[in-house]
Amino acid sequence: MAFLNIINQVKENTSKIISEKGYDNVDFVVEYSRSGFGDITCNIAFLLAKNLKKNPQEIAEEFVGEYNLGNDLEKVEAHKSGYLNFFINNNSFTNTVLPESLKENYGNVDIGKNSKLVVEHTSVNPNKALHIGHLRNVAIGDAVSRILSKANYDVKVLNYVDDSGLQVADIIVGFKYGGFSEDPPDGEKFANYCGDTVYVSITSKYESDKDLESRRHEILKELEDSTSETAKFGKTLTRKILSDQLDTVWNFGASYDCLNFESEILYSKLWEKIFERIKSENLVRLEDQGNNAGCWVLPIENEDDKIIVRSNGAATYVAKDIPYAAWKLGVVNDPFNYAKYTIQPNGRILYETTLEETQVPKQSFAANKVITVIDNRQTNLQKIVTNLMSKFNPESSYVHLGYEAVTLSSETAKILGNKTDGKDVQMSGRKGLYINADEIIGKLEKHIFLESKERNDDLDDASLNEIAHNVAVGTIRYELIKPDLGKIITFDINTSLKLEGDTCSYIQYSCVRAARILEKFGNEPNFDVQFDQLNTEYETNLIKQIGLFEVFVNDAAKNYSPKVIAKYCYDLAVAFSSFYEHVNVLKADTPELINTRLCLVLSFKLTLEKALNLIGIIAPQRM
RNA sequence: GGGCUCAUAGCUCAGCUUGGAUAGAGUGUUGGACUUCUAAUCCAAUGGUCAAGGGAUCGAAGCCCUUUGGGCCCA
Repeated sequence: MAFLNIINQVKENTSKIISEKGYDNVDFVVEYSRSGFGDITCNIAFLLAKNLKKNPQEIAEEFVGEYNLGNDLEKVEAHKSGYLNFFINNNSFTNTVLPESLKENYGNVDIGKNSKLVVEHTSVNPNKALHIGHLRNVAIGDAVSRILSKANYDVKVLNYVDDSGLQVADIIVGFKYGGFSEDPPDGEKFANYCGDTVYVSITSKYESDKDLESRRHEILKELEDSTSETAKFGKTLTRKILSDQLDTVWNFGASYDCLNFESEILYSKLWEKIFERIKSENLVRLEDQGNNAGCWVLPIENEDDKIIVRSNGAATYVAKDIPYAAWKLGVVNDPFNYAKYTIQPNGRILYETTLEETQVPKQSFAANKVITVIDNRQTNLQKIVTNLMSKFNPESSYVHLGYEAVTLSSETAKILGNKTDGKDVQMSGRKGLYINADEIIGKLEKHIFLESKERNDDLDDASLNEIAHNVAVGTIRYELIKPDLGKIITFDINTSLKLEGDTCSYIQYSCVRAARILEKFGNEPNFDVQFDQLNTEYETNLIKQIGLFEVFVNDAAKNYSPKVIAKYCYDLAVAFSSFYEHVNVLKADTPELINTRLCLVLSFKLTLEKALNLIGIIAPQRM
């Protein structure tokens, strides 16, 4: 802890001055400054100005007079604008930060106090392969779970598999009545075949073939009975597709703790139990008149009642989400046993829920803090679920982390064979209009492989493949995480191949440069020295960026905002690139200076690697 | 029709949660830097009615209201 400590110290000292002076207790902010205004800034003078009837600068001057700097700060000044600006003591900061940054836990903050937290992400219908839009979900969910772990939450990651919904029914219809072979053409993944061929084809036939449409609803009904042939067939299909989807996700560097199957939630009768409870706690009302007569409705403040169960006894679409939400929050008895699905490529065990007896001890994947990553089209439904969960357990926090869609640029749609009149277009599984996840990763890998080969003719193909993979996955992750969650991402196949400017490869490249300096030197730098010699502006800027890591981890964790880390990685890389161009490390004037600069290079590299890791990106040692 | 959401440089976006300083990046365009620790780089110039209008405030890109345009959800 370095920067946050100093910020907190400034907060305390400022509060102390406020109470000593007998001023009003106001909610002032102390934060790091934008460049050119010291290192830490405080807005206290503005807030007191009105009541004290003085201008802010005068008040700031007063605080300057009273403030006791201590060891960490060099000076404090009252800016003419009214801000109170603090300047860090560079030497003491450097001598603290550089050794700290070597530690494995550098950048850790303790927000979670080791409490349990559940993140659900991915949750793609098991009837198709993943596309670029699904990857946005994975990238966000995976990054958020990594960030919250770093903020000392005990994070469990779930992936919900809706294996008994309409989309699964569709491919069953395709296989049973559409005449499709159960084997994909040679070389095609089963998930791709089901999504691209079976699903697209069958959904286009419903309009003209009403008989087929009624089969679809029969099959949906049959899926609810675990003993039916349809359910067994469905299970075989969805397991195969899920396996393909997981390959894609693992290749993308994400992993989970547990898979939850919708079918098992159905078979477990969890909904019936929850519904009884909802009724007994008077959270729903049986409507006896009006349009909703005979329906069970959930009243929501300032909004229309939401129908939960129709007059014919059928649960609505929203209702399907309720038992799972309640299970995640741990407000119902867990009806499940657990089995090991597999050990994932990164060594993490993946469990699955089951209703059968198993040898695996009972697991717990519930927490009273739950984050569900689902796109914004589901916002209204999620509001209902959230509302109900807050009534079940007012102490809990059930958060829908929503994000906007990934659309395709008109150029890209054109490449895929769709004319759009120059407009961006929503991807559509049913029309087969989307960018397949494996394909875009592969395309980038090929491109990067060649770029890297050109620059490193001594590397073998295996090394180049590894570089290409890490840069390709990083590039996609970075582009999906960098924009605000509320912004639509327009995916363009040509611009996605760009590797210059504010891109992942720029950041990774800075790491490679650092790695190569260290490699050329050959020995570990000695940290048991004073770092006072690191005093060019390039060095102090870089050290400050390294020291800010925990500030941004804190920010990202509190706001569930992975883009904060993406921005930090970029800013850190910029500080290093500038240092690299202007300050020579291996040819510095004295061996002592070479050593201290090497320490800085290593400190940078380790910090950037940790930061990148929070958004699931690996920096290669060469590229 | 109801609800949600987005609009900042030619283009793509930060900044808005918590109002305050000189509105920042990338890209594009123009110019400069490789006998060098990898130029996937760096340095500089260029580029802004912060969608429009109004309101509260000493002070608004940010807060409130209205309008326009795009997107999503519901009907």
